[in-house]
Amino acid sequence: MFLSSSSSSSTRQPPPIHLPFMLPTSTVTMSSHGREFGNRFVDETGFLRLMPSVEAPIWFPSSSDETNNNNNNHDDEQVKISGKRKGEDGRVKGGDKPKGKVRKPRYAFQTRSHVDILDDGYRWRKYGQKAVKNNKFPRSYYRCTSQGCNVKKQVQRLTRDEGVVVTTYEGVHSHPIEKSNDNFEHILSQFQIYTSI
DNA sequence: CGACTTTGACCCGCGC
DNA sequence: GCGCGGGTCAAAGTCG
Repeated sequence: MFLSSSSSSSTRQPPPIHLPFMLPTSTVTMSSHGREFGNRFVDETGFLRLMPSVEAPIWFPSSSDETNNNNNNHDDEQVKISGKRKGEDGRVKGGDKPKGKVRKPRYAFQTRSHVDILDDGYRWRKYGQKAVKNNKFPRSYYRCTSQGCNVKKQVQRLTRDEGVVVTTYEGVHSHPIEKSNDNFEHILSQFQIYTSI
């Protein structure tokens, strides 16, 4: 395994990047829904920008998905349970593609960094890692450890540019940030203004 | 001992 | 219908 793969923001392994401090020296790009947001780019000076598309294969809800979402609450617990298969002992396992196509929007951050994990102030637990086609680096899957919070994120390094890490967030935290690092939350909250959820 | 990571198995959706 | 790729589960292992 090439990546001594990543970590949650809490323990072990190489120290995570504290995003606000990383920004000045790193190029961070954000995207959502593949839309443009006017001149909301804060780029050339090296900080943050929203971008109309992403380099990594990232899923965003289609317009039809969004339509479907209108009649559903976004508590996907129920969605996950239904349509779930069970193993021999009755345990639920594997996969998480609800039949109703109810999915949360994702927000992708592209970061130039040697470290995979951006410390956004929340605590994450890794629940999976997969090899990705056409990418020599695996993709890691994380879930927010806060009770009742279903936010997930994926972290993947690009093959084409090993210095670039793509972090994809799915969902919105239902709790306050857990570390004294509110810059990133501020960024996110601003970001939501420009995206439909 | 609790929190977390690793990893193979499993399932689903989709394209062919 | 089949195979592939993506996403998740959970047992086992690791660490502080």
